[in-house]
Amino acid sequence: MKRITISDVAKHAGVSKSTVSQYLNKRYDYMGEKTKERIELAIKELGYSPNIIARSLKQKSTMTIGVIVANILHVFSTQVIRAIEDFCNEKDFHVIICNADDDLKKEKRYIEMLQSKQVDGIIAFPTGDNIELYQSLIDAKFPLVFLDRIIPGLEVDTVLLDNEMASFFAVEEFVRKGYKNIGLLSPPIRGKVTPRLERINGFKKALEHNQLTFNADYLMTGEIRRIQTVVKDMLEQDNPPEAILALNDRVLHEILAFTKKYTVRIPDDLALIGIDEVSYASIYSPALTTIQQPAFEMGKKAAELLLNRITDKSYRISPDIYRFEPKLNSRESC
Amino acid sequence: MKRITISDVAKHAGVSKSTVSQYLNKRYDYMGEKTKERIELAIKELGYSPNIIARSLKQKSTMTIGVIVANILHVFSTQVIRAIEDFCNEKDFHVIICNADDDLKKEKRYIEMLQSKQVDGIIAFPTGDNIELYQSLIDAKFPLVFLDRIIPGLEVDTVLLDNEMASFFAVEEFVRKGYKNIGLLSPPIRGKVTPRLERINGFKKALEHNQLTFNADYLMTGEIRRIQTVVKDMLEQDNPPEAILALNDRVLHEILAFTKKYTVRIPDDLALIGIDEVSYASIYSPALTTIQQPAFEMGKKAAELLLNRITDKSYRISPDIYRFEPKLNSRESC
DNA sequence: CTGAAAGCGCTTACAG
DNA sequence: CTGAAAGCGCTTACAG
Repeated sequence: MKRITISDVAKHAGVSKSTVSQYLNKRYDYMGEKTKERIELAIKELGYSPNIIARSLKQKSTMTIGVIVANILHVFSTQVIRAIEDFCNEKDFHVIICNADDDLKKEKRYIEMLQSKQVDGIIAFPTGDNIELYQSLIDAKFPLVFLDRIIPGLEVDTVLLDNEMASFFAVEEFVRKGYKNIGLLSPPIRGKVTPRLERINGFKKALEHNQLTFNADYLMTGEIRRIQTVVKDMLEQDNPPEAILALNDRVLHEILAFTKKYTVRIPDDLALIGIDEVSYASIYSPALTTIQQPAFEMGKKAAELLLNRITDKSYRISPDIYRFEPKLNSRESC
Repeated sequence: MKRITISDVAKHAGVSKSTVSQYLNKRYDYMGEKTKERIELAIKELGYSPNIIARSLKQKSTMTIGVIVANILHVFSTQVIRAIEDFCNEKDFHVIICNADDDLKKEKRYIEMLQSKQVDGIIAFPTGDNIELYQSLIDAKFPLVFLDRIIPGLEVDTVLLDNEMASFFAVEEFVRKGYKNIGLLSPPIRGKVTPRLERINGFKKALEHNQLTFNADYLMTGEIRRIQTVVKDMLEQDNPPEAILALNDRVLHEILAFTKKYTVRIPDDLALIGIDEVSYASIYSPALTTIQQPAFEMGKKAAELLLNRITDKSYRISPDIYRFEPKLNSRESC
């Protein structure tokens, strides 16, 4: 099919392209009633819809943002994206999704591609490895919001969990239930993925705050795919912890795989709390106590901040860090 | 910042815009070595990157596709999207995500917006309510692929599960384990959401095929949020089923919530199979027998079909239905 | 109240 | 081997 353009409409309605354009942009100020009607009719008859690409070229705005997550398969990312999409949809923005897989090359490529595509802004779960690139975006005043991770030294709006508080909530719940020997299991600590560090720091502080001494043997890390053996090591110590905090949903999953295999009873043999809510928390036996991230609120906030920067160029509030409070879902595993 | 354009590069390199454009498009055929180098240098020095929007306007291709799912929060959708994104990324395509929420108005709006944005094609989980709109896309030879649901009468590439086979696999597993009184629990049957119908049909056929008589009391439906009461009704019959097939992951979740609350033992009191793999299947006690959709393969296939239609305009193979085989994950709940 | 003209940043036949 | 010119489909200041 041949696409209908504004010229076709103009011809059909017997007016000029300018007038049609005015109509499309609802600048009716000085437009004659009959002109308006004629254009309206022509649009209907021809089934015209404007080419946004052409408009974008002229207006230098695409009404599109890019969202770069680590991996859309992570539940948290999915929820954040859904919230972003909902917010954007209301404002007639579209969102392009990219999975950077914590790979700096992929992230770089995506950022550059998105810029070439003239997106109006980007929300990213930054890998933390492309500092120079981030800085160049910031220098260019390109609208940018970081999510989940904080990159020290960069002046960017950043939305994240109060990770220390998450650990505090967990430790305090353990203490409330009478546990004193509390362990922590984490994926490997990579320099730039700050939530893990913050949660571990929070864990230590929370112990201290509750007059418990931190025991280095109770803090172990490992790649997800071999973390079951780490659980084993943890529990086969002479004086094993009676409670474990799982640093995220994937660690929790592996611990549960382990406890099932070795029929470790929860919470009698081992009390458990996981950071991140999981879909099966309340149907599991026992129901799992979790620390939930307010993923939707966080996604919404990120979208809001970004669209503010995009639509209000005079938006002079300097970039800030927005910490969200986690929520304790107290159930039966602790 | 002022954006660098092709003119700036041309001026800087002392050549014409055309030549720079040739260079960008790797048409080096007749280009002098020194010209090439000069342009390369100019691009480096100025930090130029082409404006894809301008290119798109001219070339009538945006290297972007739209993906309209029912809801990105559904695990199946997430997996499909991830597969699509991976495939597209390899081919330098981008994907815009839309959540239609099974709402025909939202779906219509998204389709029209995506078209205005000149996406090169659309992959959709069709609501089934916008038949005319779909037909107009097809008539216009607009690249389109449907996923998960089949719309009778439309000539579109459609990728979906062999839903009848999914039910067959479940029934046969039940029979193998000695169960004869088999029930089925489903969300409400809405006309256009075909998987549910097909699974129910498959269920009936599978019973027949195994010389079991279909008992209408063993087939119940209900909205997800009140399906626990339906489970109750089902099990409080005089002669309740000993086994239940959950039509999808959400039904399964509710059944498990019910069995936990009333301490129904699985599989002793009630055997269970769910269609859709769930993240907690193997860590649940008992581990859950599921029928898994090959979500990644399906997403990849959809992307492949769409990009074929987009890039190869002479692609004359007529639209087809691609049915994917489910996979039985035989575990302990049956 | 409406139209002619220029321009957004590219690409692409075509001329030389 | 390279450049001038036209054009993609819009918007917008400006003239009348």
